[in-house]
Amino acid sequence: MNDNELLAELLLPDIDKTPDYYENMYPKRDLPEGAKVTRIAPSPTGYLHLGTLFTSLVNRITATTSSGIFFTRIEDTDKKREVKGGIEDIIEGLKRFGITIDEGFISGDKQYGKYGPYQQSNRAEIYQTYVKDLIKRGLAYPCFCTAEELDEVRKKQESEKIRTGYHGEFAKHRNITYSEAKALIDEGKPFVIRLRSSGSEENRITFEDTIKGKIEMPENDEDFVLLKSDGIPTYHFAHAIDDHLMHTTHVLRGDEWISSVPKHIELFKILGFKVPKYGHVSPIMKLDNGAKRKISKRKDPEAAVHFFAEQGYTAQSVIEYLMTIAASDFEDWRRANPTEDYKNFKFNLKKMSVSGALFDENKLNDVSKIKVSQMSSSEVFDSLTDWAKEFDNEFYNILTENSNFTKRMLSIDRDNSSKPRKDIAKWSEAKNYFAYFFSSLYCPDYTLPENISNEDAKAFLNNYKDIYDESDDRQAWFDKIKSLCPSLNFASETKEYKANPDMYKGSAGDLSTVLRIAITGRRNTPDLCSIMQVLGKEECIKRINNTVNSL
RNA sequence: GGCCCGGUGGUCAAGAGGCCUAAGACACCGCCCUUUCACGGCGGUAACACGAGUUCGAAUCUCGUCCGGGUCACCA
Repeated sequence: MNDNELLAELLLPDIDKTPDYYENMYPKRDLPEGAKVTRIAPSPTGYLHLGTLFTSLVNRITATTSSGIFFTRIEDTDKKREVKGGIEDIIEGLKRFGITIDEGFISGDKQYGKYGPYQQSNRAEIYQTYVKDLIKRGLAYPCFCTAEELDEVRKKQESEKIRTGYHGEFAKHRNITYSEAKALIDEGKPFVIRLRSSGSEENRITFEDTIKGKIEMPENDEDFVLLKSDGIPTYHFAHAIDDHLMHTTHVLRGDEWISSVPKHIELFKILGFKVPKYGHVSPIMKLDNGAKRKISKRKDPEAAVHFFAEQGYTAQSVIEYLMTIAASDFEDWRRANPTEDYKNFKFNLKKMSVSGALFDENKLNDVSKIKVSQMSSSEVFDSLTDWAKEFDNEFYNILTENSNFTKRMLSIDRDNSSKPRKDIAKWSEAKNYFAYFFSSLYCPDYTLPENISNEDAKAFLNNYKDIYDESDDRQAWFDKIKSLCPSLNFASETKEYKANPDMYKGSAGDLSTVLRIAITGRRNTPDLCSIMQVLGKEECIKRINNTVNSL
């Protein structure tokens, strides 16, 4: 055995397999030509983040449009930052948003697929096998520097304005010999395994980012850490090994990774792996005191996907909005295909924005209103009550006390309507929006429009309640309002009123407003005729009387 | 600070040297339609960061400046 082989045995004595073993174990995928294999590799350090959802969506739809595979892999190599229930929150979150998972973690504790395990903490032996091989080949070595030593070096570099990092002359253990290493290990000194980089700052590498285009950077020359002192790999190394063994074709990830690409490329090269295609997606930003910045888990409630559920945005609405950010041509497609599943959209990474989009609540609301307006009343009922059950129990009880009534309420201007209302963006708005349907929530405002006197309103209401007939259709209903116009000197036709505004006190429209105020306590509601039918004659008359008494 | 990436209306964006007097969407404003609200229709306000070059011609190519973002860990 030569020194490198001796060193490898010394450092990783328990590893008895070789890379070939794993190469054979995870053969090439049997997929049609052009199929893209993508993945999301979250670390369970918190809750599902908007950015993770966004990246997942991009990965998912890239796989879908190419008849490929989208899998999940848990990057739990940082045990210190791990959060309990983190895996579950992320996976279940993705599922709730309709991001289907072909392979990997398909629930908080279940994984599926032939390329596993899909959790890095269970792959230690695989990583170590490859590291051992690298050591034998003289491409990796142990480093015994302590955190303090490293810190000192960095400070020195900073004060001397030298590029920081473990490279060149600063790579203290780069040329460590077998016997030196053995002595240190015999002393019980902890160590990490570093790459013996053969790169140089002077050399440039270029790669074609599938989203950002051509990118040129200095080659990596840092002897970065492959294996931490606990034997677990760093992200960089795990990425190379896993995405090779799992045959990922497209690594689509947040663009904070761009600066690490030279490291990754070097790794793939020395390991003899084919470099995957990289695509770096820009972060979703937020305006903070006039400055654009990446949406932050800590500061921004909308960073956690949970926020949207709480607000009562449907999963579909959020996805739809994300799609408008992800693909500049999505909205055009949507206009041409208003009801088609977004999954049928021909997604193209090239159409992604290279700079980060500001999160736009207005746009989300608009997109969401359209989605909600396309739902049937029973879909709305289910979604709304599901939401209320979780986030507003009082409202849930009100809604479900008489489901039939609630469903009839929800179908106004909706089912069979040629022009459904675009009025609700999120369920948290619904309580106030529908308040006048429920006596416990009803809180009327009887303020009349300026051009109508209390006397006229009372006279109209008193006459109207005698002729109101629940069975009238919309035309008959309105004709009755019109029939009361002449005696009060209101124009029964809007056109007539507009032509001679001085001759009348107002129009039939104004009297309708009076009725609307009497029935709903507000001036802005859906079709009044339907509302009155849902409320029932008795309730309507009662409300009219109450109004007359309080005017 | 080094290294990357970016900069078209308030926001998202189209735009690949002449089709740009710069599209579309959201938001905002006005008008029309209308029993209210909405929907819909029509219209409006509003942008190529700045400066040099290259060119007959630049939002588009080059350079510089400025501004914004990302990254420089035994975190991902």
